[in-house]
Amino acid sequence: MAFSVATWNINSVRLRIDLVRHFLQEAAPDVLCLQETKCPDALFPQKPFQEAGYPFLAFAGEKGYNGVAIVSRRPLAKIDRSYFCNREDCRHISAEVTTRAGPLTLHNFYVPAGGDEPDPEKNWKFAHKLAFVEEMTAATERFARPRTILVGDLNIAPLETDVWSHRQLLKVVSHTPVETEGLKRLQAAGKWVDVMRHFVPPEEKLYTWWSYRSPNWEASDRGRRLDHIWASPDLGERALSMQVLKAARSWERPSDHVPVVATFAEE
DNA sequence: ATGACGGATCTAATCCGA
Repeated sequence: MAFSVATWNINSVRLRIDLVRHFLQEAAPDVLCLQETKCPDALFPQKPFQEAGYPFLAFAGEKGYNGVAIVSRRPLAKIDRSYFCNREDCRHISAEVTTRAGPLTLHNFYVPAGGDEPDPEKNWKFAHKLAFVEEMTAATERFARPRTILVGDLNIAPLETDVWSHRQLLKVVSHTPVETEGLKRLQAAGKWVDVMRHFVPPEEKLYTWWSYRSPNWEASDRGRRLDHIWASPDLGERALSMQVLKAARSWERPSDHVPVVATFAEE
């Protein structure tokens, strides 16, 4: 038996609830982690998930911005949230999922985008993003434990092949050296296995996001890998497969991010 | 040629994403 987890920046869970249902039916992951739900908790669409066979829900949202959720067909326990940079802005939620091999901890993150100007002196959003990743690194002991999976929209494309043009994006927020180095420090601090790159060699391009502004996103293919699935070393060894659902970018009124799914051996 | 878009909100124009 295998355990599968998906991550997807949905860019409004209410607007795209039908796309989410379609995805759940098609990919049937055990757990789906959503970011940018843009939905206050009182308005979270619980019923559609229950009807789709995913009755176990954990969500933390706010009006208009941010928001994370864990949607599961297996029971969730120890639902928890963490705050970073002294803000209660719904960028993290975690839960324990029961598997045949015992409980497994899931962390779902939405790292700040960082604004336009990659200068923390001039742009507080960029400073916030760098501080957020630093705080995640400092909190290693809290997050990096055995039987743990960390997923989410980390809003940083760490490798040269995680963007359509390394050279042209060096000064573009999401791929600047100060960001990619920060993310690599975070990964090293937690000994996290980059599950996507476990299956796709670093020489190969790999994206999860294509801008809405490109009129022909597929032909121009100017993507970035902003979404990630990381696993603790013990689980990294048990990774069985990984899939980027690029087709979802062509669905009707799509998110600009596509789902990523990984499966792990359960025993 | 990183915007030619798209979502949410105090429905009109503004903020935000990355």
